[in-house]
Amino acid sequence: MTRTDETELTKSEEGYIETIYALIEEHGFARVADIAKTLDIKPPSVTSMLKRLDCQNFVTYTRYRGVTLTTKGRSIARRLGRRHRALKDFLILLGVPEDSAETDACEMEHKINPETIRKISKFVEFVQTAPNTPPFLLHFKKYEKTGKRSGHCKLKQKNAE
Amino acid sequence: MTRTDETELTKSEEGYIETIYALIEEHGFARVADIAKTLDIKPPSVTSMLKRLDCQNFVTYTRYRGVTLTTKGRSIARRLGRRHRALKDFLILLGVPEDSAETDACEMEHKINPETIRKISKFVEFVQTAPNTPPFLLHFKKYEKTGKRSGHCKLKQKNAE
DNA sequence: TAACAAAGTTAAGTTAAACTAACTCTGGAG
DNA sequence: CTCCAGAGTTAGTTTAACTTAACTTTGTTA
Repeated sequence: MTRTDETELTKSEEGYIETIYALIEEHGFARVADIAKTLDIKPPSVTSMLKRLDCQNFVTYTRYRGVTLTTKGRSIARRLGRRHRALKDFLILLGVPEDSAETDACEMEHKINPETIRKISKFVEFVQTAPNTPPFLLHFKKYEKTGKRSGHCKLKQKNAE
Repeated sequence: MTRTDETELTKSEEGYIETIYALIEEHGFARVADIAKTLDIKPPSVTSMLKRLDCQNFVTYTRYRGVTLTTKGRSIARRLGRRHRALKDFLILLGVPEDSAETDACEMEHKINPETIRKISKFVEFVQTAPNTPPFLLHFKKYEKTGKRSGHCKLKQKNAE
């Protein structure tokens, strides 16, 4: 149960690992040009990062031939993927449009306390496993649009300011 | 109504502006040493950033004499402050402890879509202006601890998997 | 099978953001 | 007034992450 895995990744390294994982999932391989396009950078940046990730044993990289993830790299990628999905789902839950949710999750997912991520995940799970759309979400959406709060369940509203 | 203000700030510049604002609020002035201590960096880094922020007209900086925020700088600082508070309050709402909420908000607040921030703010407001602690929050906390969902308001729970 | 286009790489340079070591101001005590 | 401790600054490096320009490989096709 010992975490051998006290790995300190930069934001940028995390982005590469996630991208490589996603491309392999989708196409079976990750080409330099595709990584570059996905991350909106130029190919030489990819090459130099691949060398770094290889040195750190996150990927196996051979010049001109390609990249694969190591076991270590794959396990990190999966963890990052869960993190990303938690944040994205959460934002969607609040009504953030899918494409904003995607890019915002990318920005948020780096360096955030794992326990915080866990709480957000849990909240998403709480909502998603509910038998129906929870009333408070509907109430929130109404509040956002109209500014009006729908009283419900006969709560006494006397403590309101 | 024209936004003259298409200002592109780096994450780091934002941090300095926020810190300077907070220190001035608290002490009436912002010393290099205090900025350095707050951001956990060394004084020479502060000096060079102050020059940059002065060039961009966010602060007025005179060697050996001190820094003040310009009108532009102050308005940005206040916007950043609101952003920070929204995120922090939101995390606290989910049950993240105050000090984690503080540091995580710092990480999250940079580069996130303003509309996303606005939605999060609105959600916090929605909860905070409620006449009582909203039931779903209590339910969520229970769910987090026990894994059990408290049925309420006589919802039919038949659609559950 | 030769050659060529596209994919990938190397080399050299840029920018942001930090650092250390060595310097200069500034204001207060004697 | 002088001088000196501590606050602030300059100069010179470092590292991460990117760039452009020029080169090398590879596989495909005529």
